[in-house]
Amino acid sequence: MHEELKLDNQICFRLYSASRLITQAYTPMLTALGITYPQYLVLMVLWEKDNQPVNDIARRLLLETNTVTPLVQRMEKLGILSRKQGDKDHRQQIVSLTQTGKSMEEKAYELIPTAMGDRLSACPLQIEDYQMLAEKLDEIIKTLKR
Amino acid sequence: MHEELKLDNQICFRLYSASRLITQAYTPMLTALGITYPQYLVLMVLWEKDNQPVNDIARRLLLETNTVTPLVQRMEKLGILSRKQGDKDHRQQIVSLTQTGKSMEEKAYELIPTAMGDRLSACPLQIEDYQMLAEKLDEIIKTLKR
DNA sequence: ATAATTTATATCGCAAGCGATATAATAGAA
DNA sequence: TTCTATTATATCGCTTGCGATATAAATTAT
Repeated sequence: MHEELKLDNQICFRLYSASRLITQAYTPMLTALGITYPQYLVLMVLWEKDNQPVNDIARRLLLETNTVTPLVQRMEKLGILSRKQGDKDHRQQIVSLTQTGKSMEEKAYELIPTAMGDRLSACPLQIEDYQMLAEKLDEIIKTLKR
Repeated sequence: MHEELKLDNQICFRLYSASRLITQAYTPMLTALGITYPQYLVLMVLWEKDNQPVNDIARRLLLETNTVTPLVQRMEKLGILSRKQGDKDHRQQIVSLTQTGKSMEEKAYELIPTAMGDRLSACPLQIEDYQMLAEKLDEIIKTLKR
């Protein structure tokens, strides 16, 4: 048995598990809003800056456009956002929040931070721990992205 | 704009991105072995302890059995493992490695650790950083699991 | 300007994940 | 023992995520 191949020695398995578990922790609040976690990510991108082409959203989320295109199509069907062809570049589809999509920001703000705080209150990590975690994860992301 | 809803302040988005990027980094080696990343996780579980019921594999990977069942069915079709009904408990399906599945451990050992080392060599994190990362992630996982 | 290349979306196919539900086998209660 | 509840798998339906490919628009090269 090679030590390197033990599950408990894999940083990747920890990331994979932690990511899935945190997504699961978000699910009840997101279900109340009628969206999924990746849809919530798209909303966060658009709340920061509305009217972005599919490509910019994909780059921001480190996703491929063949993931984001169907994602925003589903969100359009839900009435959360709209798409229209770009003026300068006709290849682009500019994604814009509808009034519904915009109004979801306040609801998310009321629901999510407190609920996630409660959910993680049993976790012994301190602010500095999350800060450190964020820094290390950013290094890994920077190294592997593109 | 609420600070709490900014993408850059989300630990969950970092976990989600880092997890996907690391999985992507594994992909070339796993493709050479003819498997996917979740299939590799199942193999690691079985290399540590062969002949386990679906349920034990699922619990070890923090996955639901409705994810693991189709996963091992696909791996059975690939000739990597076999399934047979449990002796004591007839509801169980005991999953066992075939010779092919067992022999993949050496190939994985030759391919993966060095390649991943190379891939992460550009990352400025030290052994202690990964150690710390692992501890913090374990706390998050422990808090959120079940 | 015309041709070749690149870029922005989109579509297709397949493997995960997971909620909901079904089924058979086991365990526990009356 | 017989009825009920729990447990182990499995199936279904839907959303992701992504490699491969297609198409149209824009850019670059000749």
